[in-house]
Amino acid sequence: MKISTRGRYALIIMINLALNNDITSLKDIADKEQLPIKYLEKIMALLVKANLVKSIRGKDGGYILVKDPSLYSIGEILRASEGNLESRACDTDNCNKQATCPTIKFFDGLYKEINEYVDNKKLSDLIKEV
Amino acid sequence: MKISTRGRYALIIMINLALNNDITSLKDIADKEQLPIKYLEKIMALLVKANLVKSIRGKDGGYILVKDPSLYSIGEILRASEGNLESRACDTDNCNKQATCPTIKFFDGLYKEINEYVDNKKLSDLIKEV
DNA sequence: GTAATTCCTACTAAAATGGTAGTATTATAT
DNA sequence: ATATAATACTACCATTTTAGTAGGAATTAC
Repeated sequence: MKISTRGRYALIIMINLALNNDITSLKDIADKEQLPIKYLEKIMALLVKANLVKSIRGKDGGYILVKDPSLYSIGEILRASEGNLESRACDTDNCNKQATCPTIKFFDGLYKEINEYVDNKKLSDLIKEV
Repeated sequence: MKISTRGRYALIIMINLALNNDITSLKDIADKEQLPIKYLEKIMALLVKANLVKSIRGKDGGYILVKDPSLYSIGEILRASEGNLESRACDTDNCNKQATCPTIKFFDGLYKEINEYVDNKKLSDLIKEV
Protein backbone atom coordinates (compact mmCIF):
# COMPACT_ATOMS: atom_id res chain seq x y z
CA MET A 1 0.00 0.00 0.00
CA LYS A 2 3.02 2.20 -0.23
CA ILE A 3 4.44 4.53 -2.81
CA SER A 4 8.02 3.32 -3.04
CA THR A 5 11.08 5.51 -3.20
CA ARG A 6 10.88 5.22 -6.97
CA GLY A 7 7.69 7.28 -7.01
CA ARG A 8 8.89 9.60 -4.29
CA TYR A 9 12.18 10.30 -6.05
CA ALA A 10 10.23 10.91 -9.26
CA LEU A 11 8.25 13.59 -7.45
CA ILE A 12 11.43 15.12 -6.06
CA ILE A 13 12.98 15.19 -9.52
CA MET A 14 9.90 16.87 -10.97
CA ILE A 15 9.80 19.41 -8.14
CA ASN A 16 13.43 20.29 -8.80
CA LEU A 17 12.79 20.74 -12.49
CA ALA A 18 9.78 22.90 -11.77
CA LEU A 19 11.62 25.09 -9.30
CA ASN A 20 14.68 25.48 -11.51
CA ASN A 21 12.58 26.21 -14.58
CA ASP A 22 15.52 25.67 -16.93
CA ILE A 23 17.66 22.85 -18.29
CA THR A 24 18.87 20.98 -15.22
CA SER A 25 21.38 18.16 -15.07
CA LEU A 26 20.74 15.08 -13.02
CA LYS A 27 23.99 15.69 -11.21
CA ASP A 28 22.69 18.97 -9.87
CA ILE A 29 19.53 17.33 -8.61
CA ALA A 30 21.39 14.37 -7.12
CA ASP A 31 23.86 16.65 -5.35
CA LYS A 32 21.19 18.95 -4.01
CA GLU A 33 18.92 16.17 -2.81
CA GLN A 34 21.76 13.86 -1.79
CA LEU A 35 20.34 10.98 -3.76
CA PRO A 36 22.26 8.36 -5.80
CA ILE A 37 22.58 9.70 -9.32
CA LYS A 38 22.68 6.27 -10.93
CA TYR A 39 19.36 5.38 -9.41
CA LEU A 40 17.84 8.71 -10.39
CA GLU A 41 19.02 8.01 -13.93
CA LYS A 42 16.80 4.98 -14.12
CA ILE A 43 13.83 6.85 -12.75
CA MET A 44 14.45 9.71 -15.14
CA ALA A 45 14.37 7.25 -18.03
CA LEU A 46 10.80 6.40 -17.03
CA LEU A 47 9.80 10.05 -16.94
CA VAL A 48 11.35 10.69 -20.35
CA LYS A 49 9.68 7.63 -21.81
CA ALA A 50 6.33 8.88 -20.52
CA ASN A 51 7.01 12.24 -22.16
CA LEU A 52 6.83 14.09 -18.89
CA VAL A 53 10.24 15.66 -19.36
CA LYS A 54 12.44 16.41 -22.35
CA SER A 55 16.10 15.43 -22.30
CA ILE A 56 18.91 17.41 -23.87
CA ARG A 57 22.00 15.32 -24.51
CA GLY A 58 25.63 16.33 -24.65
CA LYS A 59 27.59 18.84 -22.66
CA ASP A 60 25.50 21.34 -20.74
CA GLY A 61 22.60 19.02 -21.37
CA GLY A 62 20.01 17.96 -18.87
CA TYR A 63 16.28 17.75 -18.50
CA ILE A 64 13.43 20.21 -18.68
CA LEU A 65 9.69 20.05 -18.15
CA VAL A 66 7.54 20.00 -21.24
CA LYS A 67 4.64 21.94 -19.75
CA ASP A 68 3.70 24.19 -16.87
CA PRO A 69 3.87 22.59 -13.41
CA SER A 70 0.17 23.28 -12.94
CA LEU A 71 -0.55 20.93 -15.83
CA TYR A 72 1.16 17.90 -14.28
CA SER A 73 -1.02 15.82 -12.02
CA ILE A 74 0.79 13.90 -9.31
CA GLY A 75 -1.06 10.89 -10.64
CA GLU A 76 0.64 10.96 -14.01
CA ILE A 77 4.04 11.30 -12.38
CA LEU A 78 3.41 8.37 -10.06
CA ARG A 79 1.94 6.20 -12.77
CA ALA A 80 4.97 6.87 -14.96
CA SER A 81 7.36 5.87 -12.19
CA GLU A 82 5.47 3.32 -10.12
CA GLY A 83 3.17 1.78 -12.68
CA ASN A 84 -0.57 1.90 -12.24
CA LEU A 85 -1.95 2.61 -8.81
CA GLU A 86 -4.38 -0.30 -8.76
CA SER A 87 -4.88 -1.44 -5.20
CA ARG A 88 -6.12 -4.87 -6.13
CA ALA A 89 -3.29 -7.33 -6.76
CA CYS A 90 -5.44 -10.07 -8.23
CA ASP A 91 -6.06 -10.39 -11.92
CA THR A 92 -9.81 -10.24 -12.45
CA ASP A 93 -9.45 -11.18 -16.09
CA ASN A 94 -8.06 -14.55 -15.18
CA CYS A 95 -10.16 -15.13 -12.09
CA ASN A 96 -12.98 -17.60 -12.36
CA LYS A 97 -14.68 -16.29 -9.24
CA GLN A 98 -14.95 -12.67 -10.22
CA ALA A 99 -18.68 -12.80 -10.77
CA THR A 100 -19.23 -13.53 -7.09
CA CYS A 101 -16.09 -12.10 -5.49
CA PRO A 102 -17.19 -9.70 -2.77
CA THR A 103 -13.90 -7.83 -2.67
CA ILE A 104 -13.77 -6.51 -6.23
CA LYS A 105 -16.18 -3.64 -5.69
CA PHE A 106 -14.31 -2.62 -2.59
CA PHE A 107 -10.95 -2.61 -4.33
CA ASP A 108 -12.24 -0.79 -7.36
CA GLY A 109 -13.79 1.83 -5.12
CA LEU A 110 -10.51 2.33 -3.32
CA TYR A 111 -8.69 2.54 -6.64
CA LYS A 112 -11.06 5.29 -7.71
CA GLU A 113 -10.52 7.26 -4.50
CA ILE A 114 -6.75 7.07 -4.81
CA ASN A 115 -6.78 8.13 -8.44
CA GLU A 116 -9.07 11.03 -7.76
CA TYR A 117 -6.77 12.29 -5.06
CA VAL A 118 -3.54 11.99 -7.01
CA ASP A 119 -5.03 13.35 -10.22
CA ASN A 120 -6.49 16.42 -8.58
CA LYS A 121 -3.20 17.31 -6.92
CA LYS A 122 -0.86 19.11 -9.29
CA LEU A 123 2.89 19.43 -9.34
CA SER A 124 2.45 23.15 -8.74
CA ASP A 125 0.53 22.36 -5.54
CA LEU A 126 3.53 20.57 -4.07
CA ILE A 127 5.77 23.50 -4.79
CA LYS A 128 3.47 25.99 -3.16
CA GLU A 129 3.45 23.90 -0.03
CA VAL A 130 7.20 24.20 0.54
CA MET B 1 0.38 0.80 -3.83
CA LYS B 2 -1.28 -2.57 -3.72
CA ILE B 3 -3.12 -4.56 -1.12
CA SER B 4 -1.34 -7.91 -1.31
CA THR B 5 -2.99 -11.29 -1.23
CA ARG B 6 -2.39 -11.29 2.49
CA GLY B 7 -4.92 -8.53 2.95
CA ARG B 8 -7.26 -9.90 0.35
CA TYR B 9 -7.26 -13.37 1.87
CA ALA B 10 -7.87 -11.81 5.27
CA LEU B 11 -10.99 -10.17 3.87
CA ILE B 12 -12.10 -13.45 2.32
CA ILE B 13 -11.60 -15.23 5.63
CA MET B 14 -13.62 -12.62 7.47
CA ILE B 15 -16.39 -12.73 4.89
CA ASN B 16 -16.58 -16.48 5.29
CA LEU B 17 -16.78 -16.22 9.05
CA ALA B 18 -19.47 -13.57 8.79
CA LEU B 19 -21.56 -15.58 6.35
CA ASN B 20 -21.24 -18.78 8.32
CA ASN B 21 -21.99 -17.09 11.62
CA ASP B 22 -20.76 -20.05 13.65
CA ILE B 23 -17.52 -21.78 14.57
CA THR B 24 -15.79 -22.44 11.27
CA SER B 25 -12.61 -24.41 10.66
CA LEU B 26 -9.91 -23.11 8.41
CA LYS B 27 -10.15 -26.28 6.39
CA ASP B 28 -13.72 -25.45 5.45
CA ILE B 29 -12.73 -21.98 4.34
CA ALA B 30 -9.67 -23.19 2.45
CA ASP B 31 -11.68 -25.86 0.68
CA LYS B 32 -14.49 -23.55 -0.23
CA GLU B 33 -12.23 -20.77 -1.47
CA GLN B 34 -9.59 -23.09 -2.91
CA LEU B 35 -6.81 -21.35 -1.07
CA PRO B 36 -3.75 -22.94 0.58
CA ILE B 37 -4.69 -23.73 4.16
CA LYS B 38 -1.15 -23.35 5.48
CA TYR B 39 -0.95 -19.84 4.17
CA LEU B 40 -4.37 -18.98 5.55
CA GLU B 41 -3.16 -20.28 8.90
CA LYS B 42 -0.52 -17.60 9.02
CA ILE B 43 -2.97 -14.90 8.08
CA MET B 44 -5.45 -16.17 10.64
CA ALA B 45 -2.78 -15.91 13.32
CA LEU B 46 -2.61 -12.18 12.57
CA LEU B 47 -6.36 -11.81 12.87
CA VAL B 48 -6.41 -13.68 16.16
CA LYS B 49 -3.53 -11.64 17.51
CA ALA B 50 -5.42 -8.46 16.63
CA ASN B 51 -8.45 -9.82 18.47
CA LEU B 52 -10.62 -9.71 15.38
CA VAL B 53 -11.54 -13.37 15.69
CA LYS B 54 -11.64 -15.86 18.52
CA SER B 55 -10.08 -19.27 18.08
CA ILE B 56 -11.42 -22.47 19.57
CA ARG B 57 -8.82 -25.22 19.76
CA GLY B 58 -9.25 -28.95 19.75
CA LYS B 59 -11.55 -31.16 17.78
CA ASP B 60 -14.52 -29.41 16.21
CA GLY B 61 -12.70 -26.21 16.91
CA GLY B 62 -12.29 -23.30 14.56
CA TYR B 63 -12.71 -19.58 14.50
CA ILE B 64 -15.56 -17.21 15.10
CA LEU B 65 -16.08 -13.48 14.90
CA VAL B 66 -16.08 -11.58 18.16
CA LYS B 67 -18.60 -8.94 17.07
CA ASP B 68 -21.23 -8.18 14.49
CA PRO B 69 -19.96 -7.83 10.89
CA SER B 70 -21.28 -4.27 10.82
CA LEU B 71 -18.81 -3.38 13.56
CA TYR B 72 -15.70 -4.43 11.63
CA SER B 73 -14.23 -1.79 9.39
CA ILE B 74 -12.32 -3.04 6.40
CA GLY B 75 -9.54 -0.81 7.64
CA GLU B 76 -9.02 -2.73 10.84
CA ILE B 77 -8.95 -6.02 8.95
CA LEU B 78 -6.39 -4.74 6.46
CA ARG B 79 -4.25 -3.13 9.12
CA ALA B 80 -4.20 -6.38 11.07
CA SER B 81 -3.10 -8.37 8.05
CA GLU B 82 -1.09 -5.91 5.95
CA GLY B 83 0.30 -3.60 8.57
CA ASN B 84 -0.48 0.08 8.48
CA LEU B 85 -1.71 1.60 5.27
CA GLU B 86 0.74 4.46 5.22
CA SER B 87 1.47 5.44 1.65
CA ARG B 88 4.73 7.16 2.43
CA ALA B 89 7.64 4.74 2.59
CA CYS B 90 10.12 7.18 4.06
CA ASP B 91 10.67 7.58 7.76
CA THR B 92 9.98 11.19 8.66
CA ASP B 93 11.29 10.71 12.17
CA ASN B 94 14.76 10.00 10.86
CA CYS B 95 14.70 12.39 7.94
CA ASN B 96 16.70 15.56 8.28
CA LYS B 97 14.84 17.25 5.43
CA GLN B 98 11.34 16.82 6.73
CA ALA B 99 10.91 20.47 7.57
CA THR B 100 11.21 21.42 3.92
CA CYS B 101 10.17 18.22 2.16
CA PRO B 102 7.37 19.10 -0.24
CA THR B 103 6.07 15.55 -0.52
CA ILE B 104 5.11 14.95 3.09
CA LYS B 105 1.85 16.87 2.99
CA PHE B 106 0.88 15.09 -0.18
CA PHE B 107 1.57 11.66 1.25
CA ASP B 108 -0.16 12.39 4.49
CA GLY B 109 -3.20 13.64 2.61
CA LEU B 110 -3.32 10.46 0.57
CA TYR B 111 -2.94 8.40 3.71
CA LYS B 112 -5.94 10.18 5.20
CA GLU B 113 -8.06 9.56 2.11
CA ILE B 114 -7.23 5.87 2.07
CA ASN B 115 -7.94 5.44 5.75
CA GLU B 116 -11.24 7.24 5.50
CA TYR B 117 -12.34 4.99 2.71
CA VAL B 118 -11.34 1.72 4.34
CA ASP B 119 -12.62 2.71 7.76
CA ASN B 120 -16.03 3.75 6.51
CA LYS B 121 -16.52 0.50 4.65
CA LYS B 122 -17.69 -2.28 6.94
CA LEU B 123 -17.40 -6.05 6.68
CA SER B 124 -21.18 -6.18 6.42
CA ASP B 125 -21.02 -3.94 3.35
CA LEU B 126 -18.92 -6.47 1.49
CA ILE B 127 -21.35 -9.22 2.25
CA LYS B 128 -24.32 -7.23 1.02
CA GLU B 129 -22.55 -6.68 -2.25
CA VAL B 130 -22.30 -10.38 -3.11
C1' DG C 1 39.69 16.80 -28.74
C1' DT C 2 38.03 17.10 -24.25
C1' DA C 3 34.72 17.40 -20.91
C1' DA C 4 30.17 16.94 -19.44
C1' DT C 5 26.23 15.12 -20.09
C1' DT C 6 22.41 11.56 -21.31
C1' DC C 7 21.54 6.64 -22.73
C1' DC C 8 21.91 1.73 -22.35
C1' DT C 9 22.87 -2.87 -20.50
C1' DA C 10 24.06 -5.83 -17.01
C1' DC C 11 24.67 -7.10 -12.39
C1' DT C 12 23.57 -7.47 -7.29
C1' DA C 13 22.18 -7.33 -2.20
C1' DA C 14 18.34 -7.08 0.73
C1' DA C 15 13.58 -7.29 1.69
C1' DA C 16 8.88 -8.66 0.87
C1' DT C 17 5.65 -11.96 -0.90
C1' DG C 18 3.52 -16.17 -1.07
C1' DG C 19 3.95 -19.98 0.09
C1' DT C 20 5.43 -25.29 2.23
C1' DA C 21 6.69 -28.71 5.94
C1' DG C 22 6.68 -30.68 10.22
C1' DT C 23 5.52 -30.92 14.78
C1' DA C 24 3.45 -29.62 19.23
C1' DT C 25 -0.61 -28.60 21.70
C1' DT C 26 -5.41 -28.72 22.84
C1' DA C 27 -9.99 -30.35 23.38
C1' DT C 28 -13.84 -33.11 21.95
C1' DA C 29 -16.41 -37.22 20.72
C1' DT C 30 -16.71 -41.82 21.41
C1' DA D 1 -8.54 -43.38 27.78
C1' DT D 2 -7.82 -42.69 23.26
C1' DA D 3 -8.19 -41.50 18.52
C1' DT D 4 -9.11 -37.61 16.05
C1' DA D 5 -9.49 -33.11 14.39
C1' DA D 6 -8.52 -28.92 15.02
C1' DT D 7 -5.35 -24.69 16.20
C1' DA D 8 -0.39 -22.97 17.40
C1' DC D 9 4.25 -22.65 16.54
C1' DT D 10 8.76 -22.78 14.18
C1' DA D 11 11.54 -23.14 10.42
C1' DC D 12 12.45 -23.13 5.77
C1' DC D 13 12.26 -21.67 0.76
C1' DA D 14 11.46 -19.92 -4.13
C1' DT D 15 10.19 -15.92 -6.60
C1' DT D 16 9.61 -11.15 -7.24
C1' DT D 17 10.35 -6.45 -6.14
C1' DT D 18 13.14 -2.81 -4.52
C1' DA D 19 16.94 -0.05 -4.43
C1' DG D 20 20.60 0.34 -5.88
C1' DT D 21 25.86 -0.14 -8.44
C1' DA D 22 29.09 -0.52 -12.47
C1' DG D 23 30.79 0.37 -16.81
C1' DG D 24 30.73 2.13 -20.93
C1' DA D 25 28.61 4.16 -25.41
C1' DA D 26 26.62 8.11 -27.69
C1' DT D 27 26.05 13.00 -28.00
C1' DT D 28 27.13 17.81 -27.96
C1' DA D 29 29.21 22.44 -26.32
C1' DC D 30 33.33 24.59 -26.17
